[in-house]
Amino acid sequence: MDLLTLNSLPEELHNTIVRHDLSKGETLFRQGDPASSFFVVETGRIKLVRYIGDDKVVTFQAVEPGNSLGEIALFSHTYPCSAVAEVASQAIAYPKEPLLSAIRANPDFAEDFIAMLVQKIQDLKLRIELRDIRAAHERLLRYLDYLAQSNAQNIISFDRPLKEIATDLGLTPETLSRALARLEREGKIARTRLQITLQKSSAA
Amino acid sequence: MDLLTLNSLPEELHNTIVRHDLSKGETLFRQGDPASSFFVVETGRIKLVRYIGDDKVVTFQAVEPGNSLGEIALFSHTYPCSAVAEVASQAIAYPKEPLLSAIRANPDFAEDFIAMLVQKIQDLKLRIELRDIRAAHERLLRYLDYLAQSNAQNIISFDRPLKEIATDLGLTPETLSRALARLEREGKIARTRLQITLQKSSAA
DNA sequence: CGCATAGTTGACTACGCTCAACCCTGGTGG
DNA sequence: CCACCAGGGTTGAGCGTAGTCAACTATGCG
Repeated sequence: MDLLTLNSLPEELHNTIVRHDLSKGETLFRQGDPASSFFVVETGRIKLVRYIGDDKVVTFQAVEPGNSLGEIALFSHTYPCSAVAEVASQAIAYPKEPLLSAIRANPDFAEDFIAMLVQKIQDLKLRIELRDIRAAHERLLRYLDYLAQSNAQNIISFDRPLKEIATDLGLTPETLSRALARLEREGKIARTRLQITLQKSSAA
Repeated sequence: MDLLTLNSLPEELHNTIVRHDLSKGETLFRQGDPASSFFVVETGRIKLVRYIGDDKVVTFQAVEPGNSLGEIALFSHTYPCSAVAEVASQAIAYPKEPLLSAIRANPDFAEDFIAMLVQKIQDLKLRIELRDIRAAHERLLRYLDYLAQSNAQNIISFDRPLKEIATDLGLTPETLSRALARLEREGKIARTRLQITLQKSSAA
């Protein structure tokens, strides 16, 4: 999940990577651009958007620091979506050819890279699982459960506005607000500001 | 996406794989089981289900022939979900250790394996994109567009009941039926049985 | 010729979205 | 120190649409 922590990152890659500084709203790459690099977000938040039909836009989950985007670049000629910085962000570009060579030359790195991809698959599956829960309060509870168990504690502190949590969850801010209120009313959570305490772990 | 077509499959793996024959409803592995193998579905259809809380069940997309499941096994001690055959199915198990060794020893195979994982990530993203379209008829149309362009033709023939298409799309059969009727009424598609013709490509 | 299952259609319900008003907080300037 | 303002957050009213339940039709198989 986090390429930055890979201890097997081959030295020869260090010379090939390029650091990108993006201001808010700036585009890292555009849908249809030639796919040249794989990226890892260092700071900020970069969202992936796809244009379908004439004017429809779909935003995937934004990519947070430590996570990657554009892995498709390794095996495709063009990017299937655009990447736009939601806030000022920094990203590291790993050009395709040197990266592939490094993977071929270095089994440890290959294994770590595969592990990262597998982790990403798990993350995406989790997201799909969440979206399949229709009731807002249940979806939220499941999301909180997940956050709690990845932090191994019952307290969750959000570091960004609820607005954005809402879009992550595929809900409107109003619905999220009501869902939070409902969980609180039902005694499932307690909260103070952006800090939430799970009252009873309903995790499996 | 399709490990079976990998031309780089190392010979030494051939001796380690195990073929599983599953009758309808039989379980390939259970949530929490020690993760021992990665699987590729040969025939049939295997669904992944996760039990959350006490009794809630979430079904991911069922895995079709040529696709893989349990890639998490390579880097985890247990399976995070169960795999159940929806219909009589065959799957090939690739035990973890030999598979990892083969990846390390064989760069071509490693690259193909990575390509498959990346393809899987794309598939999952597409699924998320679909789920973010709320209106049933629009979601369906987008799904049909996608199928059409991967077949490079405007005619789509379903090889399985609409019921299952519906759950794939995250809809009930009734809603899917109405969505199909609506698209037909609006002249966006024509249909005869399980064959559907897109009238106007709204693909980007 | 039934029987089982898939598909369709209708009536009703439920819940999330939309729009709008209001509250509350934090920052700025008089 | 307080008045004001902007933004996020909350709450309310109304609407639309997908889900649910149920009835009915169509299809395929014994």
